[in-house]
Amino acid sequence: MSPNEKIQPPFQNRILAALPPKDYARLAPHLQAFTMERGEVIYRPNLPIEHVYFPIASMISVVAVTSDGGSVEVGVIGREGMTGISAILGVPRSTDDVMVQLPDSAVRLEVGILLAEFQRAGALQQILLRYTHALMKMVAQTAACNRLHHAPVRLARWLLMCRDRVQSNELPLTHEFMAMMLGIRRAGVSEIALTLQEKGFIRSKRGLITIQDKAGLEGFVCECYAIVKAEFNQTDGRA
Amino acid sequence: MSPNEKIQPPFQNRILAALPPKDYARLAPHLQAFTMERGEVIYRPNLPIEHVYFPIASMISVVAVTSDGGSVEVGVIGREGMTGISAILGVPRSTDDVMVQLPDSAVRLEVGILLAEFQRAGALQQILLRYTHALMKMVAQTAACNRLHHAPVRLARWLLMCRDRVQSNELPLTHEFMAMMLGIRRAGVSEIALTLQEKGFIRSKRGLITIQDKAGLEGFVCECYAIVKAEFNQTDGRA
DNA sequence: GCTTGTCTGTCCGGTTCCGTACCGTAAAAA
DNA sequence: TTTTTACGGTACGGAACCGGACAGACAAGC
Repeated sequence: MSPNEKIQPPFQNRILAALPPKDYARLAPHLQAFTMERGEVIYRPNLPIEHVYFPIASMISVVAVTSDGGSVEVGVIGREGMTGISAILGVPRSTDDVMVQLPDSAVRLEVGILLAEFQRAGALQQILLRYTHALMKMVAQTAACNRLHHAPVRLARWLLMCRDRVQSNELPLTHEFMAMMLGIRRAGVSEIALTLQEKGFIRSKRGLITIQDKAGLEGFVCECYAIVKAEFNQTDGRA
Repeated sequence: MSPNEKIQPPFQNRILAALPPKDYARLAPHLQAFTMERGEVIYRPNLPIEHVYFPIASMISVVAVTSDGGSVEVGVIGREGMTGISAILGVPRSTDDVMVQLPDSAVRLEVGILLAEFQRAGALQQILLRYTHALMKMVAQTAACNRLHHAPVRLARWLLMCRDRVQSNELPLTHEFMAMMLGIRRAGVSEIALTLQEKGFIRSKRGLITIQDKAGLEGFVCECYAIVKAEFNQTDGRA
């Protein structure tokens, strides 16, 4: 990860884009553009959060890891959100592993600056609290989906969520990585990917999933996809 | 549900108990004691939240229901917390079903009063934001647990969480209800309950689970139990 | 008492998914 | 180029859990 030059608005990150000009102006001098690398670890459990990240065309995963080696993704952060939300909740440390899933650009900000602006009780506070609500709903829906819905449907949903965040049909992902996110076997992902390919929804190459029929996938996934998406759109003021 | 006389501090609800006297004094005139009934519905999805509830010795479940009839609990609220947290996040409507699981006393408060106090940016704000963080961690851990851990362990964890909240070893619960919370079959709960009984951890009567060996259960459950409990204790300032 | 409804124990075939392993191939490194 | 590594397809026995059903046991109401 390396800092680049300053980035200019309009940001493609929705939280930053939703800020009124004056509020944005206070943050602007402190925003740093970053290019993230695939698999890069943003936070680790119990370690302090020093910066928050506003993804632009990247996707970041919050992953729960168990002591026996299991892992599942419990939340996703893309251009609609911000990492490290617990900082504004008064807990400047991460509770989970947070890592870059699909690399691309992001903007980062020191926690102290964020908190100062948050405590002005202005637009940023309102936006971040609403975002917290949507994130909570996403995690809750994931909890339900993990229990009630089968793996093929969950994989399809996950691919659509990736697509929404990086705004591309080309997703550089290995089966191994998807297996970790969904909490299933690598071999399971391979089998499911084939069936989705037979339906014409995706193409699966080595290290690259290409979405070929978004509408087909949308018809295949469970309700969880639309529920979470609607919640984020409302948070966004785009309901 | 029927309003009772006013309740006097010290409250056994930890959020109310943590308030400084002056902050509490502003809320006190508006607090109403309630006795809740088993199975009573507190909120429904998309309906406005008019009151928030501070359980005292009751336990309230946040339940996700799918269109095909499935259901799972995604969060639990007891004396450590408050229902309707989304109100302070700027969304005064529920996203899920919220219902009384183990009945007993609680205190309720109109949302408007809560919000006014929250926006003073004093102790209540800080306490509720930290509580939000712990709740988020609980939901996230549930998402992981639902995917990675087997039913017997999850049931054991759930019983311990009940115990912590109502502070009693006697839990008036039917297998049917537990099945809904865990997202498994009723028959599955019956089978698991028997094995836990054979181990001497619990006794299962008709509509009543009695915890007989708390330590045994604690040794049986997955790490998720301790992780979530630790997070709430820290929120509580009891770390 | 008897009846009725609720709750629990038990069973069975079937499905999903796991754990593990092996091999071929594509990509990267030497 | 050759070698090495990473990735993906495939297979197989087994475990966990489901859907559905049935009957016995208990509790409440008549």
